[in-house]
Amino acid sequence: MLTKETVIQVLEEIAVLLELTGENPFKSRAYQNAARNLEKIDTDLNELVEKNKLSEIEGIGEAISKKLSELMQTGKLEYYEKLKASVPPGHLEMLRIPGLGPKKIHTLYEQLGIKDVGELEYACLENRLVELKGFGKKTQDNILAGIAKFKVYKERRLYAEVAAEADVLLNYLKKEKNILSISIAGSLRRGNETIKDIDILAATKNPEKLAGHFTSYKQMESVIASGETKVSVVLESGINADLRIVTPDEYSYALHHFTGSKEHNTAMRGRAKDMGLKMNEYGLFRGEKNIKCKNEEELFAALGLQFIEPELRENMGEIQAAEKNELPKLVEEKDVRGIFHVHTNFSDGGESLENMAQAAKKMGLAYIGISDHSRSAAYAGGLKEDDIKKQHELIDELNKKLKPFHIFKGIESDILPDGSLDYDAKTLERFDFVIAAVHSNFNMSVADMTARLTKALQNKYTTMLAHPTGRLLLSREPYAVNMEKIIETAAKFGKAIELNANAHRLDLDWRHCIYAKRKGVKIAINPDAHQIAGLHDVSFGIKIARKGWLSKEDCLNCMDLQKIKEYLIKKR
DNA sequence: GCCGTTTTCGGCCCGACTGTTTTCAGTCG
Repeated sequence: MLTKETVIQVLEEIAVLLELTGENPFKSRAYQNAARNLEKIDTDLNELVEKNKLSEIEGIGEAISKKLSELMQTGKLEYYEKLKASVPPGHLEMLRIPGLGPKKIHTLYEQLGIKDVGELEYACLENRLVELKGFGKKTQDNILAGIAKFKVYKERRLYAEVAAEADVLLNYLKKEKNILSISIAGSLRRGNETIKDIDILAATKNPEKLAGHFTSYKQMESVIASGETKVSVVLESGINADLRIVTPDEYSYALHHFTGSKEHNTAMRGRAKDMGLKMNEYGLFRGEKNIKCKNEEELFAALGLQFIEPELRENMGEIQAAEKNELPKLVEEKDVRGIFHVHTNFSDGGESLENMAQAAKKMGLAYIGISDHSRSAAYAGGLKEDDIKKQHELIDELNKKLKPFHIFKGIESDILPDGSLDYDAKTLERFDFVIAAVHSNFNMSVADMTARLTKALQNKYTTMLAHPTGRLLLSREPYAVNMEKIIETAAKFGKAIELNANAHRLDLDWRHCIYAKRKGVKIAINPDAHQIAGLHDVSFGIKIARKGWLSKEDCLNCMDLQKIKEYLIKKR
């Protein structure tokens, strides 16, 4: 049985393949539209196929409905298979190189026969791109720089993707009866924004049996190594997964060791040494004698330290703070009271305002802050004055209906190149909160971009600054900006900064959260949700907030409804 | 490929930026 997700994936891939074949771009968009509209419906697809009602879905007409029927009924789609066969597989990867789009890839294929990134790099080094029409020296240089970045990105993946995969694997491993303890370790346990591989640690008295259980995992590509203490495999998704197997007595020390980071471990070993101890993955020793620690808490205690949460183990001062018993109580998911930065189908969101609000209410939240795009974001269907009026009337109505749940009226206002906000003061005044965000003109100098953002922060209507560096993890570099200066400006004018919780952004970077906390700047953990599912991205933001040393007191959306109402009024 | 309709084919989001060109194509958000 095919899931809706699989069907959507096929449609999206067809859209990309069509672009690469040089088809009419609108045809490609039609498939994208169909995929997006499928995401929105909750009717059972099989039922729709049986009753021949697929084409009742918006964006699905005769052709796509026929293809979906074939896919659902046979599990295969001939059109898709043929299309895939007509495009070199390497072209999909080439699309990830910044500055390379379908047209250029097509030209490179036609003129130079380039099929993948490797061939492309070679052709650049041979200076062969400069000859092509529409290309030149600059283009070739940019592509080479893009390839260098691509190689780095390729080795890593987003936390969200790896975490989901690791969860499934961990649940499978737990079925082995001889396991006494098991945990995710490594950068995944520390909650880093991008991850190279999955590290799992387990304690058992029967290593052979556990290793065998692991290598029988179905969603696996190949086994790299399989011994009594370490098994390495490549999963079907291409992610590497290592299982470390230790004895029950070694578990606490090994868990700490394999959680890292390397820098944290080095500092910890140094501390142990200063205390006349020796520390490694097998134990904590005074001379030959192992100091018994049942768990990590006891291990830290043996070194005179408060327990250090895994997210903090980056050697950024956590050991010194733990020594003085000064570690913060880190924010948790259950501390969240509401959610800001939510889009609806008034602009580029995929869901109605009411459905988004209902979903947030169902999550047990007390409030939601709606912020669709402002008028300058034409590509995202930014709100015109008339739309704002309509939206506000709807919110007033819903606020009566959903009481005591509350919807705040907001806007994600573009920060124009000169640092001013979209809309005039009279319009801005009508919102409960304003999220200021950069969506265009990324390529400014550090000085100009910093001036642009600080000006936006000084605007009396700005409540918070969204995704402050504009980065997209593993695909777009942050724009050049002096973040310390931005944080200082936010502190001075009493503005909040967003920690965008979308797995692709996680921006503000956690390293800067620490500085923001020190300066007393409130952080809003915002999902930037465009769908109901997106509301749950807040959990990724929480993980990063914890890495950034934040407590619930530091987070804007951990305030209860009464407090946040007062806060927003005071900031007006 | 979908949609709406001026029921048979044209419009589909659009503006900025970059690097090519010398008026524009491709990419991006």
